[in-house]
Amino acid sequence: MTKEAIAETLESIARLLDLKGENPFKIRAYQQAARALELHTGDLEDAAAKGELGEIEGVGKSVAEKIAELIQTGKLAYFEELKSGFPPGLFELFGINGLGAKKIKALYEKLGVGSIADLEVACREGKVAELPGFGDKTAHKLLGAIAQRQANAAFHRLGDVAGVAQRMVEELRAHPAVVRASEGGSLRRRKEVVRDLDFVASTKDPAVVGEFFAHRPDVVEVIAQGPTKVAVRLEGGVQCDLRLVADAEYPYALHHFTGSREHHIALRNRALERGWSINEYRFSAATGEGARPAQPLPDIHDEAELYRALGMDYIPPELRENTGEIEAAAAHKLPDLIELDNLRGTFHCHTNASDGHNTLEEMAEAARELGLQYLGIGDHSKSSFQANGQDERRLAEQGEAIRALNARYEAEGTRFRVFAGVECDLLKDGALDFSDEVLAGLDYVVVSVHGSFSLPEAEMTRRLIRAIENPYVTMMGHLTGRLLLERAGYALDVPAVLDAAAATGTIIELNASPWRLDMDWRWWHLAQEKGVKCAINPDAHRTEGLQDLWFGVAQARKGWLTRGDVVNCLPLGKIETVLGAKRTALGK
DNA sequence: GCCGTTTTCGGCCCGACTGTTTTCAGTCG
Repeated sequence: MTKEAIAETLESIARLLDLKGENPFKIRAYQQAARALELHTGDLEDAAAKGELGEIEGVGKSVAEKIAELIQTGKLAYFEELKSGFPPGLFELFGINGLGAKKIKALYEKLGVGSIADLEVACREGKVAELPGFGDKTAHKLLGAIAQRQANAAFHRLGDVAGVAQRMVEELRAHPAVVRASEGGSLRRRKEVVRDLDFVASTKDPAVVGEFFAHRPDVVEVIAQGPTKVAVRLEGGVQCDLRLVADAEYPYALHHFTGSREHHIALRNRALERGWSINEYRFSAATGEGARPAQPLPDIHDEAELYRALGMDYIPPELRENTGEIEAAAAHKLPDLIELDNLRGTFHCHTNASDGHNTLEEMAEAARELGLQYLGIGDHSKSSFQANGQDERRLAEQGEAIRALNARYEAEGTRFRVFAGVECDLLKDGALDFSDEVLAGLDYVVVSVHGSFSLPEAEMTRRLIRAIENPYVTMMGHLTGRLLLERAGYALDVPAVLDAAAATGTIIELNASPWRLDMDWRWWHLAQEKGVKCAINPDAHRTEGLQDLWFGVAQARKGWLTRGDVVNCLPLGKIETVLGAKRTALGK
């Protein structure tokens, strides 16, 4: 049973307990345990075998026993019993905006509503509006939410919303009544997918700014509009929330609405140690039983000062997931995160020799215009016939063209180089699409899986490790093959693959395409600890695709990576050594 | 159900908005 499946089971238990009206803190305990598992990078089966599950923060004796039962038997008696009390369709009702456990419980007990389809019928027949605590407006909103859910998935890829979000921030900042403005929420933390877009602005005239926001031309629905909060829906379905505060409150509000929730809770506890309570507006002296005597309240003008007041270094938004950043900031040991302009080049780009849109020269020029010193071409290999993969002959011809282009740059005195490479298919059994002799003629090789996605985890892991052990394989492309919001990655033992990469000096790609962002940011901190190097590659299929490096850098930052962890921060003259390191070590 | 310099009991983050109420419950973030 996978870690994700176990976490999902715990989430489901939390929902069922909620429906039963259980103690909210018990519910939260299951949710926290599920989240702890999602962030856990160790081997669960191993921990279960050693009886160490309870050592995971947020997993106690009871949950540890349940996880062990799931791992050993693939089932959990407690969960099965809970489930038997409710119809299976009840779960999907949690996906409807405006419905929580209490309302779902009432709908189920009073009207027998056990699915979204039931709910729609009950709303249309007027039964929902008659329930105590419900009304006409609620019934209407639920119908709207059902339609909304059917029209749009609950999440949006970061790449699909980053542009509009940036424009909205710029417009807010340009508004005369706005003092400061920023994006917030998971968008500011650069999560790979976001549910809605959060914005925070400071102003002396919240009503005017709120009106401005609610009347943007691309707004199709005003969901809520109060004196401090406006929520709208844009064309395309994405919801945008704007919080309006006085400028003195801005650092607190920005921080609060950037989250994450878990980061916040941990930070509040630090404030309490100083006798302070923190909310989205200010620090205040903590009150209540057992509150410590408050230290003098600090004067805060920005987020950096807020962290400083709590004895910590400034924590970049990408790190605010409560995965160790609080402790690191308190110990002044936060990593110096990579920045976009640290990149000196990039790899894994396509040309019209396979399935790209632009020529070799056009891709190289686009990379030069971005200020890069080198570009690695990696067109598809012959087995990817659907992507016009190149055979040995065409690959050799492309190599000639690249040598000619490099010669021209040299003659012109242009300090720019194109590296000849390939995105070599990894065949089902772990063999490569080209012989070692062919690969030896290239500057670098990126290996990717483009077929046979459904192998069992152990077999898939062996398949990748076999490629990693090949001395000519420089880096592994989009490691899990996921397509965000479309296709989950294939089953893979990522830590085992990272171990193999570390042992052989094989680079792992951080594929910067907003559809992939693969390997996932949650694994990079572990990779860093194991000494695995990263290459941030755009997998560009046209010149504009090079811009996706921005997303890759954002994910690398989320994964705690520094410029020292990312090989394409190395300048021309040094990167060649890294590309050849595996062959050199093995005497090839 | 978890956790512990408040350690085996008693806390556990907290404010805004909506709709249904006539003082508040539910949901959301």
